[in-house]
Amino acid sequence: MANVTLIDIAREAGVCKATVVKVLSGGDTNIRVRPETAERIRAVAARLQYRPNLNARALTGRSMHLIGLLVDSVLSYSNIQILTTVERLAAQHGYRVMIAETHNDMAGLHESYQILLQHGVDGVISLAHDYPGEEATLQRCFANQPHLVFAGRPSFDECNYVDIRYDLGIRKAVEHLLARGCRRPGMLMENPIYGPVRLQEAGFRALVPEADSRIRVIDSADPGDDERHAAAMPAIVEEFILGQQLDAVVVTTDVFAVGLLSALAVRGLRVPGDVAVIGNNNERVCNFSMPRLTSIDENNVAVGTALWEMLMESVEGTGSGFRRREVIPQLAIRESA
Amino acid sequence: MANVTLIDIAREAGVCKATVVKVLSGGDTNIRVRPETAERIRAVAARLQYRPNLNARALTGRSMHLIGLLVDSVLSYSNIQILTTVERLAAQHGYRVMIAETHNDMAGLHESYQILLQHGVDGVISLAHDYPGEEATLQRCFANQPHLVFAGRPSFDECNYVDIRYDLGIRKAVEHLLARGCRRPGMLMENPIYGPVRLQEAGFRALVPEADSRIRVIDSADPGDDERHAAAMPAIVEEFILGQQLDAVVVTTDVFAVGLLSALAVRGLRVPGDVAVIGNNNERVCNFSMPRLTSIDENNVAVGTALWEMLMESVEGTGSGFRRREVIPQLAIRESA
DNA sequence: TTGTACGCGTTATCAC
DNA sequence: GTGATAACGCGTACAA
Repeated sequence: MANVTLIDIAREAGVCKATVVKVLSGGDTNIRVRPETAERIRAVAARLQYRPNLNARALTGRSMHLIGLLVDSVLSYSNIQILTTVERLAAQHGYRVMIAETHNDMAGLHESYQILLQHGVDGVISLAHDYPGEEATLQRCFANQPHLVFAGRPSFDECNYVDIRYDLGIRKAVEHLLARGCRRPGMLMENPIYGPVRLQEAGFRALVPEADSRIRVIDSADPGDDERHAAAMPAIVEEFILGQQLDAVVVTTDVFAVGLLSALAVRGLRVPGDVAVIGNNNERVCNFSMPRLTSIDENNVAVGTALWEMLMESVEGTGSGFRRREVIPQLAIRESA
Repeated sequence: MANVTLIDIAREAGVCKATVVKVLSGGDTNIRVRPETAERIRAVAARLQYRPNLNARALTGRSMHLIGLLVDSVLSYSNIQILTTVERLAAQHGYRVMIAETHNDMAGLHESYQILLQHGVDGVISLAHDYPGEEATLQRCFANQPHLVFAGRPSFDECNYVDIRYDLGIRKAVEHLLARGCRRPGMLMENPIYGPVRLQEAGFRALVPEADSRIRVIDSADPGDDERHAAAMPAIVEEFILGQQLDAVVVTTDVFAVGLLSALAVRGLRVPGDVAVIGNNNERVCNFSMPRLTSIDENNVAVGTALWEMLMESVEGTGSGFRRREVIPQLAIRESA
């Protein structure tokens, strides 16, 4: 059961290592091996189920065909979609993905990044660099890393990143509401300590001048708070929607939007007749709510694809300088708005 | 930018490699290095930001602190929860996770497994071995692998696995319905080509003798079919629920259950008064539907934990023989049943 | 055409 | 206490 090595093959086939290499993995140097010898070597390799040791191979400077992925310990719905997209593309190109989870702080993130490098990854994608108040540390640790790509714009420019325009997603939603004749749209959003939420808020404020009274925050620090949030929906309908006389709401999480639909129905308000509702993420449930939920699709497949492509470009080293791309969310229009 | 190696440290500190190793990574051999020398070496290492090359380290037989995870190209909700749980535990124990996606066939799965081994992983967890009709191949490729753990019972015994009792999950749901006085429970389930669904079906049939007329299959081969499935819900209410005079339904996917709730409301049927509904997966949306959805919680955190612990046991080689554990789903009781 | 020798970075075993 | 030296498995010049 001990791993069969190059030498085992060579001994078994009665040749030396170099010949085996030429037949099995070489390729680049002119392959001048007698066909019958080559065939014999291949037969032995197959019989012994030879598998080259990738760590030894990496030691000689060859690519591991491996990329690293920095993720936060709590994977959001969006990040899961990005992760699966990147993983799929990597697999299609013969790459593996090594995940490094980080523990909610900058130090842990940098440590994880370093460990990925120690493993000899070809490049790294970061989905977990949004640590409010640590922008300076982030820049010090991660600026000028050629084989690193960020999902979401970080606070500095010397890097590769995919700019996810959360602000434009909200803008599209609000514009859609206004075009449908809504006069007083509001927004129900999560705690704006994180970059994406702040961008969403900015997108809303850009179109709604009197935004202060039109925004309500659902503080969902703990992911297990859903029960409490669901219980709070009737109060949100009374105080926020009826209180502010809103005729439309953009909700930054689909499940909250579904909860809002339920509370509106209980209160006897019609959607979209009395109040239009737009969710965010375009999760599966949007098709099954009543009415079916219009939702912002953050286009995470496009994000994942852009991340992968940028990483490959930087790994293959075509051209220099840092790269950036932009992904703009789309509106998946259904019945609720 | 070329990686700084052990030799660089040794040269800079004016000692030889062995001394550096004893100070920086050794630990096991009695540390007989003069304190001032040790301090000097540590200082140089810190200044040069030395990071040992893990591939070279692996070559000498030491653990990579790395585990492999075999996943299917389409990650189910359950598998995502298992993945994140395993990843979290691994990170807590200083391990990394390498993901290998497989392309829906046995050959690809085995190839992915082999590549993980080539990378020198300490062990492998498989979430993707459910290929109907390929049981013999599965056994041939994966039986008697000491450092491999399956999530879900495979078709043979010479392996480590966590037995996820999908059947008992359904049983608990049906028992709950019967205890509440339901007389004619039905089941809305996905295509029973996969093991988990077949187990669910078995669990249902064990309690419901006349199951044939009480089961309806939603064929969700394509994940993008939700729109069609949502549109079919009214017909399911008419033909299946009213047609079979059911007073309760267990639905094997929460989003379908939410769609059913919507269709029942449109038809003027009360939940749980006229028809009780139980979903499956205990997704976030269960808290936000109306009524809030009772759902089977497959206890994926327990599954992930069991997988991790079994893998660590087999890696650390305590005792011999194959291990198995059982995880039983729980019922998360809310309003709909 | 095939074989030899060396380097990759680390660890372990001996001498000193 | 410290310094040579030999593995580990593979790739690659270069020599035969």
